[in-house]
Amino acid sequence: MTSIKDIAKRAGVSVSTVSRALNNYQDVNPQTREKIIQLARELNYFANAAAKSLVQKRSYTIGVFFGDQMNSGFDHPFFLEVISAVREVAGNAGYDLLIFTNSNKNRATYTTLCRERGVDGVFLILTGEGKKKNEQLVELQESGIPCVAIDLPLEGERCSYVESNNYLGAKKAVNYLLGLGHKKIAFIGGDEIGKLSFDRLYGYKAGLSEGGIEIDSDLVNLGYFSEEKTKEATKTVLNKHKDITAFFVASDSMALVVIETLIENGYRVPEDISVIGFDDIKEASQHKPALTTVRQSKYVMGSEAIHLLMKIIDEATYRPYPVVVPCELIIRETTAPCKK
Amino acid sequence: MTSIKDIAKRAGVSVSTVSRALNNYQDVNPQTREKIIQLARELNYFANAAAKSLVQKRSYTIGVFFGDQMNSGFDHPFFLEVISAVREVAGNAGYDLLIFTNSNKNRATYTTLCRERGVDGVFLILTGEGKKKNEQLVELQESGIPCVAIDLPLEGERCSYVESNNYLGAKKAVNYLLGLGHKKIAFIGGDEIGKLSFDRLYGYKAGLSEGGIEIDSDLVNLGYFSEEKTKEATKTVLNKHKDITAFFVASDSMALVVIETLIENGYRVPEDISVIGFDDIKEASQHKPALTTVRQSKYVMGSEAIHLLMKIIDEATYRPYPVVVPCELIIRETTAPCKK
DNA sequence: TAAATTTCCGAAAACGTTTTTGGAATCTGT
DNA sequence: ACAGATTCCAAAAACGTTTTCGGAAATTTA
Repeated sequence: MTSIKDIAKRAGVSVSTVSRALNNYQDVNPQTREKIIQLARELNYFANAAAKSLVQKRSYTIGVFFGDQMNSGFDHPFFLEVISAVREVAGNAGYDLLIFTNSNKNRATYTTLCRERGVDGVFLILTGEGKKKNEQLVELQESGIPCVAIDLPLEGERCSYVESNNYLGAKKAVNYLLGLGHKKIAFIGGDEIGKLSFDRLYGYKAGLSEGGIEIDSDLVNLGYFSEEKTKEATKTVLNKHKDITAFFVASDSMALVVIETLIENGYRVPEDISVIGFDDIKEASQHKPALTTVRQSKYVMGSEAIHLLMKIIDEATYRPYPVVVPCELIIRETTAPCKK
Repeated sequence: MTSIKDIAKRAGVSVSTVSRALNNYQDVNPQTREKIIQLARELNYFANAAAKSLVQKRSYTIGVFFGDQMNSGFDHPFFLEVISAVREVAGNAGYDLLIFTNSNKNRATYTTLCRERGVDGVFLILTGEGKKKNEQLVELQESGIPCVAIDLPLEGERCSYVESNNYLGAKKAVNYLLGLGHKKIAFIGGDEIGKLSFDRLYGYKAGLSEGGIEIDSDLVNLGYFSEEKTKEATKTVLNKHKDITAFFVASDSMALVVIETLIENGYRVPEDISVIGFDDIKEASQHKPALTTVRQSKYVMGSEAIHLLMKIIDEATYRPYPVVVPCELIIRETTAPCKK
């Protein structure tokens, strides 16, 4: 490994001059600089990031936590697309991404892990269980480490989050169903702990209310983003309400299960019952019939999140606020006018 | 940030003693050690990774390159599952993952990027264009940096790769088709540059030969893993050979396109024509009808790859060899006995 | 031409660790 | 009680940078 010393020796100057030359300081003779740059190229020199970060206290690295604390894997519903955006824009700004593996050997917290690695900021994209606000999250929030989360209401001096407009998205779905003439609309929600689940439920209720429909709490059931629970919830609704004509489901993956269950029970989609999902995952458009759904702009979310994070990193005085990304209703084949 | 110095001061010992105490050296008095550990806990101390890696020349970080050089994104067909395995086993061994963003600002190569960040090893999972062996790959291969790739035949002192047994997998598919009585079996391949594509083609040919069927090069077409090209290739076959009864396709995503095209042209799957894919991506099982395919064990591939990499890192004398993971034929609904 | 200014560069400290070396203190055996 | 062995620890160098400070040389100004 060729170091700054090697260059200094060859160029006949001091290491400090080499450093200044390579970092575009102004107080260095153009010819000297040229010689040094030339030498650096020849010797295939690249600065040692560890040494740099040691003195600068800047690593040009963004830490990423995802999945839950149990290290269960890359199972966020749209982890891929979000992280892809993050990677792209962070990359253009000169950052690399450090994926924490949560090695369970040492029981370090988010905060200590970040400090240990010296990341400039941290990006959180957690699933289910991770979303319970726990001490670790609070610690991180108060640590002063710049941090941005997806779908997880973090707020602090240097903390913020990005989410979809789940409330309005849900309302759009319900409005559309109402416009098709549906009156008995069941809701299969997520869980009781996530803000996201709450907002979608709230949007559902608001949509119905504004449409002049009374809310029947029997029509609201939770699927917990799990296949079995969703199936169960669907059956519960079906048994109690033979006259149901539409389902609004809080995630596409659950919506697909709902459709499956419906078909197993002899219903046709959308002829007998309409179904709307949420997320617009890949499978939604590939499914037969293609799923009508509320699309989350995953790329936009990722991009907004990382821009936000970089702003927090760069501007010491910036006081961040949450970013709410609009949703779009994507009409496909699982919705039809109500016949009853 | 509390450093080793703070602890030393408080404990009334030297920094070297603190370091030795914390790193389980034997020549330190049990009581001293206890006091130091206690203090470290109280002060919430964690070692600065940069400083550590500077002196140790070990970062406990594994670099990850994925996508092509154009920074096109996380588009490897099963990036997620492989990287999930990598993360899990690397995490248990104490490594974090550094995702290189290929910031195109500086035109650094794989090798310099790795040296700069001081990663202990590097993991490559590239798509299409990245697979052309280029100078960067050669440089990396010869750099002495431990490195393991997926589906990319890297070989060197400290380099290796993991792949599926594409040859045998393809043969299994053809054998199965032959067993169902099919004699006219078309092949939609990938491209001309990947070893993977070559092996699958070779397996197809071997399968036919062993079954006593003459190979008709008209039946072999490439889809280049693209929707349009695949559609085109399918139509070409269909036009020339009205009597075709089965397609073996080199990837699931292409197989799905083939099926779509078949249906558009009035064929039924599997009643008129059987189709077998390759990969077993998520959509394969969810498709109606569910796709018969050759499954690649993605988790196993990732796990084997990272184990291999860690072995190369740890054992200076270890001369690595490629790991070939078996494929499994998953019989679903797109294959049926030949009626002709 | 002397003084003032500017241009350019080197020395050295600092970042937070690990690791080598040597030595003081204690312990062991005789 | 003395030599030798053992136990424990401190000092210091090293890793590869950046950055501050000051100063010599060159240039400008008066």
